[in-house]
Amino acid sequence: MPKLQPSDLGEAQYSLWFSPPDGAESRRRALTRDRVLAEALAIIGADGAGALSMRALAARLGVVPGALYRHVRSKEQLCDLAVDAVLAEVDTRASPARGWPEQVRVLARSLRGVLEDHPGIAVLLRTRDPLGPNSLAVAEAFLSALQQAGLPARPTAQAFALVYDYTLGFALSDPTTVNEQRIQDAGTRRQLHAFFRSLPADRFPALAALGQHVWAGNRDQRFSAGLDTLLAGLQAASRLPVTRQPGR
Amino acid sequence: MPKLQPSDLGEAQYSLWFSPPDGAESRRRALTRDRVLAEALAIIGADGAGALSMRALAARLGVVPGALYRHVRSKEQLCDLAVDAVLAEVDTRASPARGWPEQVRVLARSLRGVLEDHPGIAVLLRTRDPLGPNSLAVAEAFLSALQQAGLPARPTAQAFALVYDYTLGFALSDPTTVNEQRIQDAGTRRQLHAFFRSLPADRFPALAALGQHVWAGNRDQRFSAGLDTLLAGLQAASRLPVTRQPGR
DNA sequence: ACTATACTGTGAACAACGTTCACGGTCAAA
DNA sequence: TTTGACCGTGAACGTTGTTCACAGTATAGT
Repeated sequence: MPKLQPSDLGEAQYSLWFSPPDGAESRRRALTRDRVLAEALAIIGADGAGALSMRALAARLGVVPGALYRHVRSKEQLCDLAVDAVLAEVDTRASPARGWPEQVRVLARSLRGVLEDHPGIAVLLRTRDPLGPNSLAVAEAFLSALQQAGLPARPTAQAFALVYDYTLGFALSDPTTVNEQRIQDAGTRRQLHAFFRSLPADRFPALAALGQHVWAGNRDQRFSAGLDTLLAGLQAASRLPVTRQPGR
Repeated sequence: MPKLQPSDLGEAQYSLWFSPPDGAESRRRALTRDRVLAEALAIIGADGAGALSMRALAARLGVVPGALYRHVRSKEQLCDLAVDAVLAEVDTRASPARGWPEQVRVLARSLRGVLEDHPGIAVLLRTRDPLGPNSLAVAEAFLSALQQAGLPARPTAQAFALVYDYTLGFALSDPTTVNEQRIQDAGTRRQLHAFFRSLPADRFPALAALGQHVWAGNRDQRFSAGLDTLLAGLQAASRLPVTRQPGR
């Protein structure tokens, strides 16, 4: 019989407090794919995708790194699962009352909100190809809204890519993306303004005048404004249903 | 006196063959920041930004990894330098004859071409903030073209962000971005089509119908089409110079 | 009720990564 | 000729993702 160590006692008592009842879940497998995924999302949400390492994840789960590979094939797959889990939060219910531009607007806003609630996810979305079920649901929602514009198949698909890429790109340029530096508080903000004011006005006249407006401003309003001009372009195209080759 | 080893002899003779003439350049410092940068760009161009490691770079330069740090402060700085070096290839000369939409078109096309000529650079541009001289020159060119639309300062800056983000996002979704998988040859292409055809038409009707158009098609034409609708939206905005708050 | 089997976490190891640092050797100036 | 600044070497540290034989437990089969 092995000696009972203090840590064993503490562990046994602690785990006895809440876990044992259901029995079927916790007698052995303390680890589940869901628990691994949830903890990975917690890390990404707290410190960005760059802070997600298998070892840190295993430590937070009180487990040795190699154990994770019983539930996840690789870190790549973990990231794919995390992306799809986050995309499940996007509200893809159609709002059939309003017209298609408003539907697209609502969808894009929801997508952006979800992506910025989980910093570091957008960069994964750009890196990997989105083929999970929830990712497909988002694509389906956008496409079915855009279909109502009455455009041919290919322009409709391209319009989706346009809106989707815009939203992703915008979320990706979020200054709070702790991922790789770039966190931009009020201090670095003022520093940036000073930088733009300091550059030679004869070589960079437009930048000196407009630079502070490029990276500044209310992000909500910036997103909506960009989305509106994008939708304006799409609406203009939808009014000329005959697609002439844009000429090269 | 140290023993002369065969490798020493070979080295001496070999380097005597071509390098000595100018003298001032090669007597000792075989390594230069420029040589490091050039080799880094070669690696990125050949195998993507993910394949750029200090050790591989050092090996290609016939040097020990630590030697690189005499010419570059860190890998981060190396990436910044690489990005700026690539952006120097963008043709930022203004073409004053045509109107501003055409100028923006030309600029965006040049930027996309350069980015896709150097796979793996776009992802670095998204990760780091572009403050190098050549990056600033690109921004300046876009802004000075967009200024001719006659919009107020903030919408002009937002229009720049829109066009810039679109171009970056498009280049970023290049299938040949060997960076992290995703290389998409004819085989995986057919596989993708089969995947879209295989998914249940009752749950994903729009995706089943349009999926193959989303990731397919002539990239040049796709880019131009998206850019055109984007510019159409901007032109529409430029015709209503009074900016009413877009409502929230 | 006992055995066999499948499953799962452990511990150690491997290869590769970015980065640092004392040590010499080489060049240019004094 | 001596001094001093520069620069590549070699080795090391700490980190990363991943693999694998091993041992323990829970479940299924008899």
